[in-house]
Amino acid sequence: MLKNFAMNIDQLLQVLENARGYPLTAEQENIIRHPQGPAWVLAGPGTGKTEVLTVMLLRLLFVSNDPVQTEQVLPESIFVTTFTEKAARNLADRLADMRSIIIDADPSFSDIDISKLKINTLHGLCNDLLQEFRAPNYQNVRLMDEFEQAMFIYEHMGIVKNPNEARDVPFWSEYEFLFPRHVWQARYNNCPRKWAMAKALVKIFNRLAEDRVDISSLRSAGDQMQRTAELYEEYLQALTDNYRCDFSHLQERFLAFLNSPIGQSFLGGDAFGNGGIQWVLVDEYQDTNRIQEEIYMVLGSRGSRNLVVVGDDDQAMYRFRGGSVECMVTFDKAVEYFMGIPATSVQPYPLSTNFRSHPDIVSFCDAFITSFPIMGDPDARVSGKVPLSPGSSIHGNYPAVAALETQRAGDLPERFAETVKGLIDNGVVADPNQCCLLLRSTKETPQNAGPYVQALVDHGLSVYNPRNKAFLEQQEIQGLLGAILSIVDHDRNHVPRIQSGNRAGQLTYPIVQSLWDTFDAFSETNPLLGQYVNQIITQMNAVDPGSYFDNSLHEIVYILLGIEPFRSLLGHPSQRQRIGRLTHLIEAYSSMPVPGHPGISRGTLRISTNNAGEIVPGWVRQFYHLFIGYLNDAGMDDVEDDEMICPPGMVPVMTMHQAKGLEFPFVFVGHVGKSASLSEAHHLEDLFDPYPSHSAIAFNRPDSTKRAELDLIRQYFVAYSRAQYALIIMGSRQQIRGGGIPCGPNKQWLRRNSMNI
DNA sequence: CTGGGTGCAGTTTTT
DNA sequence: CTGCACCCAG
Repeated sequence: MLKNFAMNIDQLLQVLENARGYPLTAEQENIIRHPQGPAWVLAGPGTGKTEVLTVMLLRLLFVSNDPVQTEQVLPESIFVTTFTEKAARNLADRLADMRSIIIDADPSFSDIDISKLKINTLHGLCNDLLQEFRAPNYQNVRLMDEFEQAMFIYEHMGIVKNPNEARDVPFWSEYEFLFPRHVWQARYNNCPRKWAMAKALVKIFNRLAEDRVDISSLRSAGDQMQRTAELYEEYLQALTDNYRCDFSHLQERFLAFLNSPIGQSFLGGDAFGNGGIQWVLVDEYQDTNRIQEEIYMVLGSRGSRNLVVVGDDDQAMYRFRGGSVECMVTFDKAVEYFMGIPATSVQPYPLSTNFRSHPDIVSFCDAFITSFPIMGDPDARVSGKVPLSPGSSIHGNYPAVAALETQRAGDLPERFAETVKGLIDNGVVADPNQCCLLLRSTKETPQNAGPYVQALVDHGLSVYNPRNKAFLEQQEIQGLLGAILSIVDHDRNHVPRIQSGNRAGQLTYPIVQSLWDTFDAFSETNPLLGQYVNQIITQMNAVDPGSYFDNSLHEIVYILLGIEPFRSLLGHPSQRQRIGRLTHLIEAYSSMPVPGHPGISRGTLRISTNNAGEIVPGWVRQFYHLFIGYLNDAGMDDVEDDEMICPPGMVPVMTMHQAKGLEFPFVFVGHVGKSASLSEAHHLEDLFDPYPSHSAIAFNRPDSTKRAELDLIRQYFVAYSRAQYALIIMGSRQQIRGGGIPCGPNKQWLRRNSMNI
């Protein structure tokens, strides 16, 4: 490849500075000039982490003839992962923008094809590469989402299908923390009910893979750990036999691929005419887990071991889905173990200048995170971390950190809504979308976001709350499900009803009533829909008892989608997206293989021998309990507009998880009365930590009580650090003064560190 | 204004 | 089991 013009790092930085009007900071530039080998970037909130990653990519792609980098790196040799698909798109977009700045400066760079970069979530790249290289353990394999995985376990694990009190109660008791109290019932042989068992096994199996638990030492441990190992192997076998894989084991298969001969040649780049993998960049490394850590270590072990991890151990908030902040904290030790480079030579690169927030907010956040004594415990936080320093142009002598205190917690929503209304009416904020409310949950129930949303509405404000779990409330979803129910159970003979107690006879899943009602309303305005449903029922009546119906469940759904009103609804983007999600779920349910019946899947409909024209009752009951039951308690969120953070004119209500990576001029944080409690993840870590695959780098984690506290501190640190101009922490008198974790390490801490409003 | 005792009500986050 | 309102003593 001939180049008219070679760009060194100085020139690259100059081009970018000219176009954007400001230079990188010294600590950002240090990272860009990282020569080679592992880099451990500790990026505080609002310190330009994505910016640095983007410029780093530009350097790799465009720079040559520089002491730090002699030649350009091929785009296909760079492996970049982010935590979400949205973040990956975001990074790719920024890269494209900056690339055009460079090409404006010198058009000869336009032949560098950045579309060849391997940039996606780790799951996405694992799936793509296993397919591209036709990995033997991933041929014709169906990748299951969480719903399919739970259903697969329900259908294929003997322990779920045939519960046995004597044998299974001791097993489930070991995992008691995975079940809500009410699922333990005498009428299920004192075992949890089936759906709960399947969901528990999902969590156990995923954790075994993601934590790299050593299965043979688990087996040797005897008792229920031995049983766990046996069940796990039964599950792995069922996956193989049925050509299926789940998200956690996708990573395991990818790791096995990397260690295989084809994988090694993919990494080394000699066999396929590409340059192999030369650089690995990982964003949000604090939310990575053990198997991902190992994948990155193997990926980065070729050549100069160019593995750049970027993250903030203080912002880890995904332990519940397997994230181990300890991977970020002990990166240096993992590098030493996997790559043979001394831990002491892995230099941390701090990113500590915060460009987001008012200086008072920056110092508040820094004080908050550092003043808890347990932050100094081993594996809690990277030691010697540089404090955050203010670097934004936001200034002014006003209460940037304020506590909004009421006598009773119930009065907070009203005070909150008044305050927001005041800010808007007085022109302090230009648009309602500059005031963000952050809560632990945005479900619109009385305990959660409900009263806050109501108070805003009462003050004439509209609310943007995309994750309010309202998927099942949507008309098109209810109508389609209602139509399906009207076909598979047209006489409503098999609807599950509560058996005993004062609610005997009522629907087990009350949502079913609205599904019927919506379907009735649909078929009233669209007579063809009712006619079609009746036509199917007539066809079923014509089938010989005991025979199969011509159309499977998902075929029936596809036909329904061709009829009004569904046909027209598919023309609207958000309706289309929702219906797409439902048809995907139906398709997953329908295509689930049935053990012992090769060629038959869940969606195959058979006509009952006893009741002519009806589908076999067992199937219908299973459909209610497995499918409707799942939708009912999965709490499905409505679809979200991907690009839009919050539309103008509306007040955003978000979870702290949703707000990660975002910023808002005014941030209100509620639900500060929560105290730390052990989650499923903490318990599972306690159970499986004694059986590490790599004992030399076993974590020295704080005990689970402390981990729960640390996790809560980090969650609120994320929330507080979203604020640009003002942070308002809302709580009752007792919450603000009482010294629960969200309000600081001790009583009165928040009052001393904020202004009261 | 602070802190502690008592008695009632009610269970989240997600590639 | 635990958060929260309320009450009362200092």
